[in-house]
Amino acid sequence: MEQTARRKPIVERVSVQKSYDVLAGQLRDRILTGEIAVGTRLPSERELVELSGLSRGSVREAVRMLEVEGLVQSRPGRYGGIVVTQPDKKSMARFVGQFVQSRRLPLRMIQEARETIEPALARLAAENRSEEELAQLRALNDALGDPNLDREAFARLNLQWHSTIAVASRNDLLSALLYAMSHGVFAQTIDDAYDNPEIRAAVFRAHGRVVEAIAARDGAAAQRRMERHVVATRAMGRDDGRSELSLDPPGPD
Amino acid sequence: MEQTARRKPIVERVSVQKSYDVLAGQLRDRILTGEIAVGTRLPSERELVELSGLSRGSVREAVRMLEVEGLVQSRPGRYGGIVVTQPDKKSMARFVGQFVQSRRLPLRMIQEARETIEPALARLAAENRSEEELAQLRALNDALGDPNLDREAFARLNLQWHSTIAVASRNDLLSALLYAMSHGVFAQTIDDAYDNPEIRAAVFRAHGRVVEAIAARDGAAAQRRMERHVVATRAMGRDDGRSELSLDPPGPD
DNA sequence: GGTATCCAATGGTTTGACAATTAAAAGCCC
DNA sequence: GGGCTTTTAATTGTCAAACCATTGGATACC
Repeated sequence: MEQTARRKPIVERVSVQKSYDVLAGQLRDRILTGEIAVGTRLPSERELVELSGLSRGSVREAVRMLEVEGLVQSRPGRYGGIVVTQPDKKSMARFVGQFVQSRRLPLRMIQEARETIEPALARLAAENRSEEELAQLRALNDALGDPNLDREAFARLNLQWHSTIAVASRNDLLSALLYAMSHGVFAQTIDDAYDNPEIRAAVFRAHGRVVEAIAARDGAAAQRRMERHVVATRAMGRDDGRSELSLDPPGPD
Repeated sequence: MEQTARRKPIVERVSVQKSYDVLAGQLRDRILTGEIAVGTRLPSERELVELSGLSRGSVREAVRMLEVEGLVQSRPGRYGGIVVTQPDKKSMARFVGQFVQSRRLPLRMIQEARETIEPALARLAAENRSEEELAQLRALNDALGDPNLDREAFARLNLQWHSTIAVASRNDLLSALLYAMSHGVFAQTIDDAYDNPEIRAAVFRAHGRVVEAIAARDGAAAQRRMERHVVATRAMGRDDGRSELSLDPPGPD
């Protein structure tokens, strides 16, 4: 076999660096390394023009890139400007949603992802939850047991319960991914009718079992029970899994 | 309780739509719905200027946004232009990497995510693999058993094995997420020395057990064994988990 | 003290020009 | 005809200089 077989070619594909790309790269690096802290105001566009030696157009294109990446936010007006931000779970959801939508990934794949991630979050929540979070989970599910809830209130409480588990897991990455599965993917899903008391009762009981395991810090049980819940929920005509999606997130952020 | 308690406010926050944002939104919609097919050439910047009535600068900012989102690619030159693309796993990896890096998420969280996703992929692979993929997995692991491999070759084959499992899972979303965990996150990881024959042998055996389960279409076993493998691999000083990271992807794409 | 107005700094947008890049097409030599 | 060099046209890249729109503090007024 030749030495050159399946080796890196002599030269990488030469790609001319566009000026806006270079500037965006510089700023991105200094933001990601933390050299420029979140909340900091970057120099104004006109100052960046001076500092970089580029034209305003190029500077603006660089800023636009960083803005799409969720690394800065820019607002007009005096005391406006370009401030450094962190990409949040919503931008993650947007991105994942576009990935799924543009590739026409079937719902099955998103369901599988959710059925993978959410039980893992339950396990981690069992291992890491605080007493406050445990109490909150119990309170939320208690509220969920009220048969007089209207449909929207039920869905909101349900979503808050799942969201609390994500927080308690102490894993922001998996939490953000779950959020993306739940929110970023179904743009135009029909808000299908589901208000079956039996289903509600089943959800209530399933949540209760998961909370028990979390209370006992039994990660394996929490994971197992959550998986059964999520899978069952899908089998019941996607009520739980889909009706959440047209809702707003529970709290701020 | 008042009717207005915790309800949506009367007006949403009014945010003035910037012109480039509107144009980007229009194009994004028509790309995501498939109205504009992947591979299609969009009108040139100057044509977009005419069509939209905006200035060239605004048009360029819109295009820049879509480019960052991975929805288009633009190249200069005659027969260049703006062509519609699909966001790929690399752009997913970039985005997730920035999310992790900008938030200073500890390595622990990425590891947990990997230990969640990869076993799930093994389970799905067991359920969905083709005969060819099974053969490929066997061949790759056989090659991995060769004690004369240099370090880089071992790592490359190892990576290909994991990658083949991802393909066999038939879940492009989870596959892309695993890829992001493996590639998007560790920018400046040291290529730590690991060339321990014992570790290699352990990896070889663990892979073998996973492949057996996949051959038997035993999803639960595949998942369990893969989880043990991934966790063990981390415990061994992250050899397996990290040394992959400085490598290139195995094949095209 | 409250209200209305002003004002200055910022991003948003336009216009028009020229440079750089690219790959096909044409020309040229043998 | 075959293999080069050169030309050429369409495209993005870049610059410059204005002016508009937005924002929220500062100021003036009552």
